[in-house]
Amino acid sequence: MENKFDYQKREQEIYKEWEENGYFKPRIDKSKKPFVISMPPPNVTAKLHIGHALVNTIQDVFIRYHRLKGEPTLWIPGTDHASIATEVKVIEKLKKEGKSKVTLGREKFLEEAWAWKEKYGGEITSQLRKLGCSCDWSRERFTMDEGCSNAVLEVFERLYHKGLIYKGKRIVNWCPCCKTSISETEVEYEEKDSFLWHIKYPIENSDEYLVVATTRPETMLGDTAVAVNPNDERYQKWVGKRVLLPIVNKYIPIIADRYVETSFGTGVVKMTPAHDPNDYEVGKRHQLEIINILNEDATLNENAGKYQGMTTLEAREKIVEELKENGYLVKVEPYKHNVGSCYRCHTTIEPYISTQWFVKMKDLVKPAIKAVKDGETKFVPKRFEKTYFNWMENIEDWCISRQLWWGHRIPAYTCDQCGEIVVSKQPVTDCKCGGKFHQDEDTLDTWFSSALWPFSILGWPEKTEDLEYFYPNSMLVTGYDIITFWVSKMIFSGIEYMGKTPFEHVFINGLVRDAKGRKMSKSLGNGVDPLDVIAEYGTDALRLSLIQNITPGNDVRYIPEKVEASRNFANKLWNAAKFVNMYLQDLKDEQPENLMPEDKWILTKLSQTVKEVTKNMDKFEIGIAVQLIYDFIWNDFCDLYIEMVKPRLYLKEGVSYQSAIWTLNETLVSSIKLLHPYMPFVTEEVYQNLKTKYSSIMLDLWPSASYDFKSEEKVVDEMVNVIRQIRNIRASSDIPNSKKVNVQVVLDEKIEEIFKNIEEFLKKLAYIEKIEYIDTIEHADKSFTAIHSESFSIFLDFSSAIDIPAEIEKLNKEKQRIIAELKRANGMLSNQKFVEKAPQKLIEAEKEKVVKYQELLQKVENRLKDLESNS
RNA sequence: GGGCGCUUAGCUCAGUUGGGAGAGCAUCUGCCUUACAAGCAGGGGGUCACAGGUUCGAGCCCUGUAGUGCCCACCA
Repeated sequence: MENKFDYQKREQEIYKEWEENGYFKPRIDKSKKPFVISMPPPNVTAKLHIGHALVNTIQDVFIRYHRLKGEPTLWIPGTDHASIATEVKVIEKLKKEGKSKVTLGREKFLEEAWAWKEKYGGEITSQLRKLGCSCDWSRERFTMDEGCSNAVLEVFERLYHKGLIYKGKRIVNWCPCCKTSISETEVEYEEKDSFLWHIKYPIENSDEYLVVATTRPETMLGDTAVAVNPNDERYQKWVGKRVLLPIVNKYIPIIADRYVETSFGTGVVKMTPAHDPNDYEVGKRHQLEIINILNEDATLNENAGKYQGMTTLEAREKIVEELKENGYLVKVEPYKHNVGSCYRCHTTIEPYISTQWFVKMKDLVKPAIKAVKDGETKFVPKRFEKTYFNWMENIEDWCISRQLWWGHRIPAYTCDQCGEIVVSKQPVTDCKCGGKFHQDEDTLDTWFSSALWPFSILGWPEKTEDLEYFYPNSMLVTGYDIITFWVSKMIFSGIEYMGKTPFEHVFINGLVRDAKGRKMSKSLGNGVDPLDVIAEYGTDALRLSLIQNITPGNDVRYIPEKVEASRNFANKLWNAAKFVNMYLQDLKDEQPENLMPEDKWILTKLSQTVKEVTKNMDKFEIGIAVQLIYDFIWNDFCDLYIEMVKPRLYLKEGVSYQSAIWTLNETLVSSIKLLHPYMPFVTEEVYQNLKTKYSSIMLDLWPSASYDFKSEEKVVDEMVNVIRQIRNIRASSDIPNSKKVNVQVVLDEKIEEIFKNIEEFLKKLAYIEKIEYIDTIEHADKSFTAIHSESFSIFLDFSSAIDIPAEIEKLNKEKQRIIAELKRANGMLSNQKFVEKAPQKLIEAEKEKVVKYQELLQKVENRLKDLESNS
């Protein structure tokens, strides 16, 4: 057997085996509650990045854990069409080929987009397989497949007929590059250096003028008023009069509105209802004219007169120049302000008035807020509920139409003669009036379909068996960055259409950052391809490194050394298994009757680990859970237990030998089952190489925690501690392990049997030649080095090798430590308030410590006396 | 402007109802001991950001300060 797990070869073979045997499909049992996760569908825009590796590893860990616990477990995979993101990518690709969206036409463009989806969707599913994700591929879905599309149309129709979808004119965030409106959540704000231009607006029939300050002077072409605060004494007299709009040379009214802040700028604001959301609202209140000055690509339109055709920036320059020449420019001051840009293409967004479709949110959101308040859906960690409430309680209507082709086309049809609008799942063509219906050109926001994901992928609106059994989902795993985008929408949708919130728990994971803590991004070039990591270290190593020591909701840093350490752990396990395997041909089916103390010790530790891991998994503390397993396997099992039983294994026969290999097998099998959710491949390979009843670890069950041998556990723990002290003395006194020593032992009769049964490993691990039992410590050889433990004392014959002055120094240190401990404990006990208020258990513990340390102090002092008299 | 985090060993991070500070990596020392040098044994290294407070007792709870990160809002 090799010294290393051949992950490059075996991981993919094992995965194939699992998939072909149908192990990822739920074993449906109507009497049991299923465990269900709907995978957040990755966008088909590109390959998966390391963040996807984290999210999907976490899901797979929970899925495998619950599957091992015998629950019917389902994880449904899928991908998202990601309308705007994909459309942008396809346009880029076409551009490289010298083609364009417009010349291609809608139909041909969609063919290109579907081809893109096939390519990247396929890459993504292949990557998920490489990550070891045990999702049910027979149920794989896509947000634009037939079923999901049907669900989308159904929802649109229902909401429309309920009066919750309406068409309206609104200022929307317009991306001139993608040529579509984008929702508020898709705008990224960034502080940029700019200027505040102060411009004179002369008052009609007067020599006076008002000064307005603006960051976008070009929008003055669309000004239809200037506004002041009604309480602003400086300007009250002018309200109702008109000012001359420079350049445009027309008169516009001076109005009063509360929106204007007296203290900012000059207290006078130009009103551009077509290009500023606030101005639009003011405009509605005062019935102002709305003049749109922009084309879809953010160049100026015919309303801009001589500036027509320029970009906003070009026009800005020219207009400022013209204002200056004509004496309208009062001053220009540098100014920092936030500029919104499209989160996909980072083009500066322009507020733009247009007709869009909206969903009324207020009523939909109410029960969704309640569901989280009532704990029907719980966020892990809880603090993210605040993000959710904050968003939901201040919700605005949702702009759902996008001027894109890639997506679900809005099922609304308008008659070209009478203008009647019909919303219908089924296409309509002929109007009663004799006219023809035309379908709305727009598609729906990509989140409109993903909002339905937890139930549309189970077959909704059909009443399928899957929907009946697997809804609601048990949990959702996702990043905190899309709580508002997505999680909130799924919750209100689930309640609206299914009558139940879609998941019991929302597990929020952090983002994966680079080693310096920066977000991974294309522009920084610090992204990590999970496939590269897998090729170098293996999937198991990547998975473990991503979740070891993480805590829900906190960011993770990707550090290559961590992956290396994880790979080393996989190797450690592999070699431990290899070692155990050398003896398993002699393993008998029945549990041997006589287990040795160290066997009982490791089995007890194992059971404690099982309990703790289970507890933490159920609390979603996967970082702690996996750390417990890691420590148990490496420290308790490999470094201690295996070393303890080696002498028995070398016997090759007998009761002691049998119980050793039985315990080794039992512990190893349980360990790999515990570890399997985190490192599925190496554990499966190890499992299949053992003498086990089943063909795959995936058909096995989570270990029970039935061992509890308290006495043995305590004595062996003490022994481990003493061995450590002996090794320490050897190391610091330069006594090689090859120089074996004789020892004398004094022990409580209560533990005599246990102690005598662990002689062998004590001898091996502490390099002891001969053990002599004596009755009291007074009879121990005075020249021997003493080590005292709670239930026994050991005296080692280092006489010829030990450096007596050094030994004295050390003992003095030890004495000081004990005195300090006694002082601390006595201090606590003499504190009356402590004795009154502290828990009884703690007080008893402190009292016991005092007794114990007094005994130890006695022993150390005696030893010091002996040494001093000898030197 | 509003909200939410974070600050613990040289580095990356754990620390679960408040009860003697932990891991991995790095570092130092000694080991090719027949599972594993991707390893074994041992060591060093921390005023738990700072200042107050509550408590018998605070890394943990409260208040404030500083640094740092994110989210929301956007006053032209």
